[in-house]
Amino acid sequence: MLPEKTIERLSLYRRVLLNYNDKNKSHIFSHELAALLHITPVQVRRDIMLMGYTGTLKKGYDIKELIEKIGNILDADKKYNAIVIGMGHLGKAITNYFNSKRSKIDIIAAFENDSSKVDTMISGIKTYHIDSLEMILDETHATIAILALSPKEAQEIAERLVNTGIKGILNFTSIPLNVPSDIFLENYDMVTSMEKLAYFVKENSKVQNNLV
Amino acid sequence: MLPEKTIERLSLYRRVLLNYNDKNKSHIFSHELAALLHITPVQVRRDIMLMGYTGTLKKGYDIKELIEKIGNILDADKKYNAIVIGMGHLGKAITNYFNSKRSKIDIIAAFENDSSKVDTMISGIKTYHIDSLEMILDETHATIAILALSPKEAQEIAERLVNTGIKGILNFTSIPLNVPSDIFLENYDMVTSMEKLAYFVKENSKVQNNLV
DNA sequence: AATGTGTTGTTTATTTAATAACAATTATTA
DNA sequence: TAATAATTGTTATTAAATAAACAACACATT
Repeated sequence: MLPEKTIERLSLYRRVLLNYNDKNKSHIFSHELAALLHITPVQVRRDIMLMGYTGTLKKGYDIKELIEKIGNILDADKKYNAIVIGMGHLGKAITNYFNSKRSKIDIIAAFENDSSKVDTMISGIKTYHIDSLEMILDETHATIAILALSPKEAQEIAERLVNTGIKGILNFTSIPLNVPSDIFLENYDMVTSMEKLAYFVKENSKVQNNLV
Repeated sequence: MLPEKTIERLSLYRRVLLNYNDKNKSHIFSHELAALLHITPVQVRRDIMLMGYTGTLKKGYDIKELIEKIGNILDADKKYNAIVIGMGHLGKAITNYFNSKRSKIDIIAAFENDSSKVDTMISGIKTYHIDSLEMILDETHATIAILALSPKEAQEIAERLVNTGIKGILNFTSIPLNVPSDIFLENYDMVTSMEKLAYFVKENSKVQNNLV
């Protein structure tokens, strides 16, 4: 099992390499890839070493092979089915985003409280009433849930998801969730990001004005 | 300047405390606050120590004082003006989200490429054409920009923002941005979060099936 | 009054992540 | 051929974050 930070960077390496449209180049050096991500070449080499791939001294890393190797690490053998709970703007953004690109993760259903949104379609995904959650999960064997609903309901829904066999939760609500330790929980908290940003902008400007 | 991870948790402590509706309790113990966030009491005490606040042995921490103290650390004296670039579902979600709650960070304008969206209003925020970016920034002195547009345009817009004096960027696009080191950049990458989640779900299930 | 319980604040240790250092290798040039 | 330059892979070091350990204290109970 690779370190969490390395996994994050592998995801980025692959994305950047897929967008790397210099058709003349079949290979890339660690310092070139590093420059694209604004990190150090050493970190690139170390990550690549950790995943067991190796480049050549004069040409660097074979881009196609590297992408494939990252896929071997990150991707599951079969596709993962994911669901989205909450079809406000955020839920819609997420659904559009993921289903617009081929990926090993498919969003296969969305859920809503608000009856007026039930049975609408977004990017080919149908929205069901939240009451049907357990039924649809039984049918579809989804393993990942994305929470984009109001914080008030989040904990209750999280418990229902766990009871129905969800293995990972991507939590977009701004409150901490209580789930068993074998469920992988990734928090994605806009408010914290924003407050952190504001803090460091503030501190940074203090430093520049010699106030500290 | 406090550690980044501590700042993130301070933001969470405050949010959780503001939602802590047990009116009978004016104080909270480190283990209680820790339980709400699913972290260790030591970490709570250490964070609180780092910000220079101190509780009492028998009652723990005064909730009101603690919230206020966190505010002293995190919040700026004056409000920060923020702008959103890109008014797709994601931009709308962000705008709604932040302007629905009182906060020290106000979103004051939104920008779009798509002329059909220009001059529409969301949560009291007007959408301008991206061509007016520099003009509006000059008028409003915004310090924070939130990028919720397509990756293709992100780098170019980032450079324009930096040239016009933006101090912090919250980047929701899934590509790395190139900005000077005195600009605080916070990346908020859904794709990485999702791929990381999928990876650990996969690895976790291997462990549970004794495949590793 | 002595003992026990539960808490804080702080120091120390451990773990994780990032950075630096450098030998080994390949091609190029003098 | 010998020296130079550029790169990888890996080990060693430093830094950051988390967790553990524990003295000091306040109150309750015996």
